[in-house]
Amino acid sequence: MNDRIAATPPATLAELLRRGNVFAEQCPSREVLKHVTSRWGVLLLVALLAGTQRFSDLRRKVGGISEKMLAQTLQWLEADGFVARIAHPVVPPHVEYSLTPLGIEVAGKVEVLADWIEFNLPAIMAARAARESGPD
Amino acid sequence: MNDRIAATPPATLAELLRRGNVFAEQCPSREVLKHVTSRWGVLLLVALLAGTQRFSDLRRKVGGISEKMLAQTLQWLEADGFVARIAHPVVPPHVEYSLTPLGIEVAGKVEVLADWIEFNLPAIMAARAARESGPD
DNA sequence: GTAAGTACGCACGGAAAGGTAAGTGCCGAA
DNA sequence: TTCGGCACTTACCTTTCCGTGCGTACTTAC
Repeated sequence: MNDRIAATPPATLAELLRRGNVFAEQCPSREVLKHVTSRWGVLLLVALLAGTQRFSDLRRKVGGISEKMLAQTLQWLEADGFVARIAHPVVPPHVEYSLTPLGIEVAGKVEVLADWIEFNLPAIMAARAARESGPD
Repeated sequence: MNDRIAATPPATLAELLRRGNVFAEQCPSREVLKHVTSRWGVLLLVALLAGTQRFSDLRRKVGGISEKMLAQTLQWLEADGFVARIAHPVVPPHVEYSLTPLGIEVAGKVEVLADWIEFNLPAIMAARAARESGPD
């Protein structure tokens, strides 16, 4: 039983290559995963679920992020096709960021994870405390 | 509409503190999130969904991970209460790692995310290619 | 006239992540 | 008898992350 990963069942090899396997180094899915699960990637995706926002809106909303990392992370996510960037060529720059359909999907998954952690924080902290005080 | 984050609705402040808010620096949920979404944390959690495994089993399964990072990441996850470590005091060391009930839950969420990325890799790569060749 | 805001890019530097190699103590296999 | 495996730990060093500060081109506000 339970060798779900080891035995990734007969799926035509071609299927395996097409689909991507996170357990294999070299697989581009590792890259995408890195962007999505990066410190600021998670926060930005969830923040963008609230709808289209401007650069400095995001900067204020996320709190703690530097302009450099905001720009860089947005570029990663844009390159992966998760974020759409619309620049209005006006005099004080005006750029709007939003999630693409693909981005809405990942952001959803990420939000579920983040929400779970937030909600279960008490239980996690309790487990940690129990370990520190007396695991016997 | 959609100011879901900005307006985290009236939840008694105490509730807010208890539950944790990823958008706030200083919140311990950031720490947990860091462990769970770390490069190897993701892989290990998903790998452990396959059941109890030994140190070197995990080392081989994940592939690319060094012993140092394997040990360290397992310690993080253990401290957060996601992984249970059982050491049999036998002559050649025998240690088994498995997910706790809490761990099974997070790992589930993480797996959903990883699976989504693997499955949608083609679409992501396509989006990337489109951007490179001719975004027009 | 000066300050502030907008959306970045660039360069510097410290901190952290993470790989490599070696050591540990004991055993079974070649 | 030397080698390799188990489950780590430690030291060292490279790579990457990421914050800080400065510059931009222009406008509105004071």
